[in-house]
Amino acid sequence: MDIKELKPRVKKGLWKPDEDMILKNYIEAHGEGNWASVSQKSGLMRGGRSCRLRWKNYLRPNIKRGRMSDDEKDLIIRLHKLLGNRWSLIAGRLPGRTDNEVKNYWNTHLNKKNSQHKTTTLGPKNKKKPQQLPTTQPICSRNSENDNQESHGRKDEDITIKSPQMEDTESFNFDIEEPSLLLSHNSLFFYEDEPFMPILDSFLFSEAFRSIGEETT
DNA sequence: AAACACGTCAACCGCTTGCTG
DNA sequence: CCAGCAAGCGGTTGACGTGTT
Repeated sequence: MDIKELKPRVKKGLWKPDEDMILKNYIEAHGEGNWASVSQKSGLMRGGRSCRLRWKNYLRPNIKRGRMSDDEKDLIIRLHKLLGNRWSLIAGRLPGRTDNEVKNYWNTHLNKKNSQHKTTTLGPKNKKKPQQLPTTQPICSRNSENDNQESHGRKDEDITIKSPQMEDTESFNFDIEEPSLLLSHNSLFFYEDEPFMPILDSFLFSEAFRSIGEETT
């Protein structure tokens, strides 16, 4: 007998409005947390992780849906330059937006846009769905010795200076390999030539730095 | 009108981290 | 210190909608 058959069947796929209602009502009544029991006690035939994701990404109050504003686009681009694919950190700076939404938006809109000038030179064959980028690393240089907690499973013990998509971001006039952008002695980086610096507000900048600093300590 | 190609995004999966006993 | 579990994160997949031929 297959052990899987002993497990309660877990429903997958898109959530239906009635399932949303059940989950929302349950969490409003009992609060977040302990997602395994949420899925059981609410009567939803969903896994705990699925419930958590649905709540976090769609049902939670104050979730902002719909098109990204120009400000938000701009912020995503700049934060991505600072933080790399740290979607949760980036989303944390965009009120009402979720990491999943930011990630999707980057992959479908901004990432494509950034590499557009390249694809146009490659001919019509490249009209096909753009390749998902390989796992990308934050562009900051790091000391590998004090960074092993950071990897978050990305098996990136080796220090990555330049993330793959950065090769597609010539439009930003950005080159991490330029010596002045890197502090030689530690994990932080410095944008002397950051073209968007006048726009980047100090709060955001300090917050971004703080995030990186926390990770490297 | 039908078939196909492509774009978008919700959801899942694998993995790591953090907490608890 | 260690094991087990829940939560969180980022990458990837696949369904669906829309545009094009």
